[in-house]
Amino acid sequence: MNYSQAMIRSEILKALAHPARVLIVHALTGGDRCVRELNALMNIDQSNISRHLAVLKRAGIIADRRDGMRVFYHLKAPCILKALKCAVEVMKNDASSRNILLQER
Amino acid sequence: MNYSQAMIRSEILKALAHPARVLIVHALTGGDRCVRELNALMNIDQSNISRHLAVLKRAGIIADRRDGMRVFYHLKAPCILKALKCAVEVMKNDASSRNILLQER
DNA sequence: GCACTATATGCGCATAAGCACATAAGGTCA
DNA sequence: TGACCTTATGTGCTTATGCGCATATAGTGC
Repeated sequence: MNYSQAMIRSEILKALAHPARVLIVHALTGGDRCVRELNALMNIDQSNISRHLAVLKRAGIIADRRDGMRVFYHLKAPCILKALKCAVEVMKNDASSRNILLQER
Repeated sequence: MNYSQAMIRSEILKALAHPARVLIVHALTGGDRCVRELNALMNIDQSNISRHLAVLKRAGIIADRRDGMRVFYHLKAPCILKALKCAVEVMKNDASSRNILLQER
């Protein structure tokens, strides 16, 4: 694998690497959601939700569809769930160092 | 899922979200490697390799083992490969927007 | 047109991440 | 011990991210 391939992969991972975006992706596994619904679901400023959605869209992870005033978002790449599950596995396999990590921030 | 769970997951994803670290993980799928070998493999300053390794170790993705002067690193969580494969799938499913992404930087 | 709802974006600021360079720390072997 | 090899870390700097706030853009319906 060369560096530019690695760059593309890291772009996608980077798009997922934010707690709010993890929450958004998780919420979208339950079906399409519009910005307002996501906003109600988590305690984050609407403008930031929009920005996080833009990041995920830009990475090709989600897509949008307008319906009247609202814009609904849905997952484009179901494999994303595997990536998130992987994170959970790492967490389980490594409870001790994880605690350290949590302590330090 | 709550915010702190999402934070833990995002920490792990963040650890993977850098081209150099993607390359490192990829290299480690071929077996243990010491810092010098990784350094020879990719064209990155040794001090940065060490730092990237520290990030991955801190996230519980890799572990190290000293052998004489050298420190060998190995993958701790094989599921990481699924996360990387996912990135590839997104890339394939979304070649067009990916091109845009590449153009813009 | 106007008022209203929903979503996106511009801007300034604070903080985090990444880098290159120098150097410290840990280990080997003559 | 001293010369050497390998890996980690301190420092200063630049750039990227994320945030809140205000405001723009888009659509609906009176």
